[in-house]
Amino acid sequence: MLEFAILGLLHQSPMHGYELRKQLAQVLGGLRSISYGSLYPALKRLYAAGYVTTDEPDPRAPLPADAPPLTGRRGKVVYTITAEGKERFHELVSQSGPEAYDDGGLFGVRLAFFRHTAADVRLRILEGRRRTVERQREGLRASLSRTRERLDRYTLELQRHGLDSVDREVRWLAELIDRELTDSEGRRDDGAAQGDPPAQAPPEP
Amino acid sequence: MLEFAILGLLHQSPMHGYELRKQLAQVLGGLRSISYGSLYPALKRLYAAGYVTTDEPDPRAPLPADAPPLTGRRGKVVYTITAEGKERFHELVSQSGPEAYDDGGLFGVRLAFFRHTAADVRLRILEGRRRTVERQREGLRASLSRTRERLDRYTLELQRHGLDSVDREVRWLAELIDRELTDSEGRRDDGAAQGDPPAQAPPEP
DNA sequence: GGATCGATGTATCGGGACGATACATTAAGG
DNA sequence: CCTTAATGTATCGTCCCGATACATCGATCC
Repeated sequence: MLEFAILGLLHQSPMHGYELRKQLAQVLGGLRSISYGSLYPALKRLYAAGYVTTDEPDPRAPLPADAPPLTGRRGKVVYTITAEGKERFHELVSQSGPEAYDDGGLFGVRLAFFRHTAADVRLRILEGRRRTVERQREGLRASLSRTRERLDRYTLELQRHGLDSVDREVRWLAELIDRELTDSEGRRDDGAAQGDPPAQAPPEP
Repeated sequence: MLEFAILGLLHQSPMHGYELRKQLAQVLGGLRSISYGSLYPALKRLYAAGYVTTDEPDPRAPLPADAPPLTGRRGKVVYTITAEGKERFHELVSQSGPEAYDDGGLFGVRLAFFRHTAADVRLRILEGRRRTVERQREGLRASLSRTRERLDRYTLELQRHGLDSVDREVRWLAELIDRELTDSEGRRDDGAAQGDPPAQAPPEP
């Protein structure tokens, strides 16, 4: 999940880890931030996979005998996406299966990078997410009406608020889907509609 | 976090792991369930800490030489809370600091066990949670008005939905707090109000 | 009668994410 | 000048999750 987000950001411009974290927090919706304990290992994985490169020669060499607790000078490291990384990102961005929307966190990241996503993929993801959340809602409704009597008021309140949230998400998704459909109709009728720059990522050769 | 929830459930009656998981899913609000990969290690930790006991003599013995992949017959294991476990639960249930409300997940669990929580602790937790979420809301509002122009519509939509959710949570919490205050007034006016069984856990000796 | 399917039930493994922590450099401001 | 805040890199232990394996039991189907 981080993999996708990092590649997406580096796709726009090279960055430090620190800057990456800030952008990430913004793009993820402002509330949920990412910790360094996730970020740096993720970058290491991406480096190992060949998807990103660094300025610094290579921090592989583990400095053999350095008894004092590793007080080696730490320079800034700029991460840059490689050609393989871009390829990987386009591969990920074109996926529209359940893995794209079953997990809410990943769905959020996908949404944040929708401007790099083809229109048909966007629609499939939004509709998949809606189905998923609708199923959750039905399950919740059933459970609530089944156990309404036996729960104390706090648990009940928790369930009601949860159901309300899920319900709101469904409506929100329906709105987004509507807008997608309206836009694509407009584009079909009009040749090129206003205010919607076409997506990158052509339909995969 | 699981520690609290498990102790809370076992406080009511002994249970199998399987049953525990089902009850947990119900109590946690219906959406978020707990996986066995969390549950059994958690039970193991609680066992090691002396907070729960099992029927089965002791699954410690690691069966020395048994080349076939561990096909030992697996019996049901009933977990029972110990005296130390009950003590630990009451200790946890009386905490009202930031750790009780800063994390939404833990707050949910705390709320689910509010019927075991003293009235003053309930109020402190609810108000703490409200402050936390209000701060989140303000941060989100600021970030949104700061970056409104530069964000694409999808990221914008994500932020708006997030802000809306947070806003709803604040209102929900305000309602819960109101109800707490009303009830305690009623109880003060009336001696013993209806429909609100008094909390266990006296104010910590 | 037997096959099979879904619920019940226990348990591990690898990996991902987090919070806490340590350490270093530069900017700002009192 | 000194101290605070922001910038910046990185690891550690811990928790939790999804996937997976194994096992038993009742019901339903053919």
